[in-house]
Amino acid sequence: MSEQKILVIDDESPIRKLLQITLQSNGYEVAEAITAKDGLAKAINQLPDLILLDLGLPDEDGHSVLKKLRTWYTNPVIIISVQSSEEDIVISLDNGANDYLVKPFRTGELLARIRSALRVGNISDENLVIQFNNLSIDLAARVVKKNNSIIKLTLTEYSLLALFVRNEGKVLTHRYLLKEVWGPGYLNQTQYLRVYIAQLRKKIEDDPNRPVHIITESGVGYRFIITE
Amino acid sequence: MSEQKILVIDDESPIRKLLQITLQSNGYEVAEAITAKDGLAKAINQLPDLILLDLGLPDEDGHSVLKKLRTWYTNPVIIISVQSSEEDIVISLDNGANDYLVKPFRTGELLARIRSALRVGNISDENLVIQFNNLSIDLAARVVKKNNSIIKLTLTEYSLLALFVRNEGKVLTHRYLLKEVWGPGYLNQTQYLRVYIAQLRKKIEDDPNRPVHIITESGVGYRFIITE
DNA sequence: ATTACCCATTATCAATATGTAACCAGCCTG
DNA sequence: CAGGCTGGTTACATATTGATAATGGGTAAT
Repeated sequence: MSEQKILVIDDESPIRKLLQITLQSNGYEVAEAITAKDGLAKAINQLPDLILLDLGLPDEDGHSVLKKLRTWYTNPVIIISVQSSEEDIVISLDNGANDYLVKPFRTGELLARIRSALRVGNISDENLVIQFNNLSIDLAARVVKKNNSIIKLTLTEYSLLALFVRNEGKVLTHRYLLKEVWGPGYLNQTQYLRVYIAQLRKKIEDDPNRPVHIITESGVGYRFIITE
Repeated sequence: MSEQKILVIDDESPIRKLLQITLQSNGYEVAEAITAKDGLAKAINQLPDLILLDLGLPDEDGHSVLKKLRTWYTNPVIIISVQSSEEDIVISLDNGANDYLVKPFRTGELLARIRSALRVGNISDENLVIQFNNLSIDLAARVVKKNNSIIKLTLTEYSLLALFVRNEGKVLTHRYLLKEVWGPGYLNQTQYLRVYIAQLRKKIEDDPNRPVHIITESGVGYRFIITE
């Protein structure tokens, strides 16, 4: 998933600074606007995933800004305001705000409320899938496919393969592989490796007798190669 | 639109009375539950449009109740709690609560936040019906059909199935499934899992001895597959 | 009070993964 | 060619993990 963009519309410079730092350090892209007019323009041009709107803008009443936004903007809008009166809260929510936070707010809570608002409508994020030749490996889902059908790998086989994939192109020594998959107490059980390398090759190579992905580096270890 | 139903789960009698009167006089139908267990049961039977959940229930931790609800319940959940700590708020929102109000609350604000939550919830209430083979699963309505006749699933079975459907294709580890469905205290009760997987298979697979949807990943967990 | 049902729990049997060893095949070196 | 490396293959006992049926406690509906 690419970075999500949040538009901050607030005339108080310290608040904007705080929000910018907080949001950016949490992986959001931040756009800023100081006035209502600027805010509405930036909302149109940049189509942010979420808008943080201060009710107390200098050039226009916040409620009016929210109503204008809601004529076309469907993503979440969270109000941030010094006003804690019930009237302001009720009006804002009924005008289509998704949430209302009173300044000063706790940044942890703000971030949680942003996550909550963004969650709605967000389906599942795609996993990183490595694909090459007739193989596809989805590390997050723990799924390996060959010619589009799922291959069953045992725990040990999968650990080995995942190690290889994450270190594609590098030579992995016997000792390293044994330490990572079996643990530090198995450093000289190279025999285990031979057995499991053979099983992996049987499952993922087209011709296990002439492997193109899991290459033997005699006397050293093995290397995993992604051929295009 | 017909009357919308709200389920109040709270053990304090005065609060329930207050909420009942307030909500009913604003056109909502109200159901009540005093304990976590009762609340979960009523949520299943009545499928309310929104749930108001008190975190401080006598029989079970509120965060745990919310997580159990969220394994299958997709409508808005608003937390009402005397706890105002940032930690409780952040955990609740990240567990899928739509909003968090601190007791004592202002009824006007509560009503506005309910309207807001219902508005958003209805927008995102898209086609959550998954259909494949001779099965159809409607997550929102909590209905599972096989060959067009409704299958009865227990709470636990449905939680499991809903988890699988939302993570189709991925391997779900034993630990993850146990944590989500039974809670973090059951992480090594893998035998529960086996029992319930068997029951689910009996109900949804054509041939439970040769499952095609719920696939065992030996030593790791299970995977749910939608076959076309 | 009776019934039905869900759930947690246990016992038992079956399937699968793992560690291990025996054996085989090149390959280098003398 | 013999002998010692290194790596590959196969088979199998054991240990681990999984499937299934059955039990009893608890609870809600009738």
